[in-house]
Amino acid sequence: MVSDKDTVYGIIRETIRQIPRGKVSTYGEIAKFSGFIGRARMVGYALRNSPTGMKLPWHRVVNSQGKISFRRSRHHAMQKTLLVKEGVTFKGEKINLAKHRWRP
DNA sequence: CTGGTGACCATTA
DNA sequence: TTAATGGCCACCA
Repeated sequence: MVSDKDTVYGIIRETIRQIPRGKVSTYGEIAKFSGFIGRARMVGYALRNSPTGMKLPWHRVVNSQGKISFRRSRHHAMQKTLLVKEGVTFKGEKINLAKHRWRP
């Protein structure tokens, strides 16, 4: 069955799916582009609930500071690796958002 | 219902 | 630069 919330998460995932290779976006921006201003946390929640089979470019979503939102974990290391492999440049722990920020 | 938690954010100190 | 704070809201005990 399909509820309104499923739709909300679906829209968020659709937006994330549009992020091209080598580009990144932030939780707040994704929420905004999806029509949910101020609901950045919902983006994180939607991703957390998305199984790997969803094949979303989850690694292209970082926080507003250009940093990875995971604390020490495999995900943190993997995300950075995947991004670097796509050509995203890091300045220490931060991504150069001015250069890689994506907009729809 | 209440309170705690969280892949967040902007502001303030 | 890091921390604390208040705001946001779905989910869970």
